[in-house]
Parts: sequence; C-alpha cells; structure tokens
Amino acid sequence: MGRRQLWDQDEVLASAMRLFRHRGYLGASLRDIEEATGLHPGSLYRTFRNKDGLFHAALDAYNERVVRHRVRVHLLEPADPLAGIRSFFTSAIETGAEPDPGCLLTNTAVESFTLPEAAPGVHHGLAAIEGGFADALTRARNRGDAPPDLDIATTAAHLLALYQGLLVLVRAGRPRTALHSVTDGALASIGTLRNPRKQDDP
Amino acid sequence: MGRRQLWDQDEVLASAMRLFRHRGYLGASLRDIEEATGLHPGSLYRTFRNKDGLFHAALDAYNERVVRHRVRVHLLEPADPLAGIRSFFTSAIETGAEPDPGCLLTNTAVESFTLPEAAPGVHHGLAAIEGGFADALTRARNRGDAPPDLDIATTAAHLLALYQGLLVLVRAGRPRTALHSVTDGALASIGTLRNPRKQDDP
DNA sequence: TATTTTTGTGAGCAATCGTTCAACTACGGA
DNA sequence: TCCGTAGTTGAACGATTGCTCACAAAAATA
Repeated sequence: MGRRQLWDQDEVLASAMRLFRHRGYLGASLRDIEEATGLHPGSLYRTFRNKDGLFHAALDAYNERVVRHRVRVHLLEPADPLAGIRSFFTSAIETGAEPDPGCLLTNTAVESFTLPEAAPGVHHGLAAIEGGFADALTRARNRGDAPPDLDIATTAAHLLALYQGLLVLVRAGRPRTALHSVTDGALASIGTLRNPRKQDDP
Repeated sequence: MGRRQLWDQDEVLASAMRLFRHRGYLGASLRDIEEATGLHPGSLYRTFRNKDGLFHAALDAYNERVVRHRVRVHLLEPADPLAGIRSFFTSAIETGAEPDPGCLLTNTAVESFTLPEAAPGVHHGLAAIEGGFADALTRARNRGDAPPDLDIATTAAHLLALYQGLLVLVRAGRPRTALHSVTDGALASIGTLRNPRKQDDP
C-alpha cells in the first residue's frame, strides 16, 4: 500500500459541485477550487487528471446524488403524484437561505459549446428527470387523477422543458410569485396532451 | 473634428453579439473579440470602455434588434396569433445551417452570478417576450381562438418559461422531434389557465 | 529498522487573460 | 500649410490561468 488518502472524495465532490453550480465551469478557477475543496493542485491532478476530469466527476455526482434524490423524493415516492410534481417545481424556486445554486444540468447545457464532452452527462440527468415525470404521470393516470388517454411521453418532455425554463427564470431573478404561477400552469397543463387514438371532437 | 471612424458600430456589435451568443461572456476572450470584430484593443477600449461595456452594448443590441424583431414578426404582426406563437417556438428550434447560436438572454441569466450587472438587460428582454405573448394571447382571445376567461398574464409567463426551457434543451442537443412536441404542448396548454372569475365546474 | 509505495505540499512554469499607452495616421479649420 | 483633434495600431504590461514536478510525509512490506 502506502500513505492513506487524507480527504473524503464525496466531500470534495460536494464542494466542487457547489462551486460549479454557482460559478459555472469557466467561472470557477483552480484557485477557487483549491479553496472550496481544501485540496492542493497535486492531489487534485493525481485523482482527477485535470479540471475537466473534476468537472465530469462533479457532474456525475450531481446526477447521482442531487438529481436522483430529487426525482425519487418528489416524483417516484409520493402517494399523490401530482402533488409530487408540484413540490418538484416549488422546491426549485424556494432555495432556502443561500441564493439559488443553479442546476448543473441547465448551466452545463448553456455552456455546452465550451464543454462539448459534457453532453452525455447532461443527457443522462435530463433523461432521469423526464423519466421521473413519466412515472409520476403514469401513476396519476392509473389513479384517475389524469385523463386515461394522456400522452405521457410528450407531457413528460413538456414538463422537462418547463422545469428547465423555470430554472432559467429563477437565475434571472424573476419575482417568486411569477415563478409560482408558472408552477400552477405546469399542473394545469397536464391533461391537455391526449393520445390521438380515438378522435372524439375534431 | 479629426479622423473618421473606419468601422461600422452596428456591424461590430453584430459580430460581438454572435460571439457572445456562442461562447458566453467568460468564454469569449478579447483575442476572440478582436478576431470576430476586426477591431484592435485600442479602438475597442476607446469606444466601449472595457469588455463589460462591449457586452452590455451587445446585450442591448440583442434586445433591440433580435428580440424585438422576433417578437414583432411572430407575436405582434401575424393575423393568426396562435400560428404566430407556434412559429415563434419552431423558429428557435430550426436555426438553419449554422449550429444554434443560443439566446443571449438565456445564457446571460445562467451566467448571472459572474455578471450581476447584466440583470436589467436580461429583465428587459424577457419582459419584451412576455409582453409579445400577452399581446398575441389577447388577440387570440378577441378572435375567439382562446377561451374568453383566459388568464393572459399567467399564460404569458407560462409560455416564457416554456420558451426558455426549450432553448436550454436545444443547447443540450435534444432531438428536434422531441422539441417540436414541446411546441405542440405549448399550444395545447393555452386555454388551460382560466381566470377564476366564475367557477363553472369545481 | 530499512525499503518501497502512495499521497500531500506548494513553489513555480508557460500561456493566456483583460487592459494600457505611446507612436502613428487621417481629417477639419486656421 | 500647419496645427489641433479624433481614431488606429499593436507591442507590451501585470495578473491570473490551468497545470507540473521535485520533495516531504506517512503507511505497508521486508
């Protein structure tokens, strides 16, 4: 063996993630990263190869911990799926004491031209959210809370777009009341997209 | 007087705008800007004070030319307002030959923590889009294409969020078919948000 | 204990960053 | 024609960037 690693990789990734969420990839310098993680460049480059490597690890950790956790808590587990979708949206608006940390998927998608190799990670996270919506919508339909001919795939994609847009508006500093009404609109729009299996009133 | 300015300010702002849309504020170095605009640093700093000044001028130009033009062509002028809303969305997806240049408002909102002084410009542009939606919705309602008790303000905010989300997904490289179905969802969701003036079927 | 192996430390590298400025060029008015 | 003014040019500045590497420290093996 040899000397043992003095730092916890999960903690380091958590603080790096927080930094990238706030400042973006380009906005976070290695001096910032050193300060945030407490790691010196040597250890950093030994473990993560370079800044890109650390970012990818942070993005994976974001998908694995933050996204997955939020999807599970708000979209997969709640007994009332529509209430879960609502809380999924509202929890993105009410970020608590510290200012909005931003969604690493949204930020990275926008920075994509300077970070093309991060695309798979972004896709993965977005797909997880979309899948969560689809699950919640399916359960809502089975419970009778949504029309039986609801187009689940399209509605899930619709909610994903609306959610990403909401995050942009949060970052833009829009008043919270306006953002909450977007959430109301998201819920109200569920059920408007039907499968054209049987045309009732054209 | 003195020597005449050899370059056209509109052209310079257009190329700077294009660069910032692609690469973002931090991603566009002054060497990139020199190459894109053809200006040397001296002229740049004489006219725009610094990089921030150029960015603000480019953001203002974006609001003034791109946003305003798009709002007018798709939302204010068309005889069929709902078809206009549809084309407003689809034209953001089909960006033509060159890859998606991105929306400077979306990108800047996401970069906001490194550019807090750009917030007013972002607000201004977003308000212009939202206002365009509100105008189109009002005309649609007057034409009988939307319910008479449509909640216009909330629906406009809803469409704005959906539009910004669509732009994020475009940047994320989502397949165009999925994006077009988001557009369908946007149109279908119009009319789901009613003013609670008269409760018909609770 | 001596040796090998792994990790931590941080000074310092070349490259690039945003920015400045002194020399130079072109125009209008005297 | 000469001068004052406004604009152009591009070399170069100090600061910061991402990153390297020689060395010190600690654990496992002998």
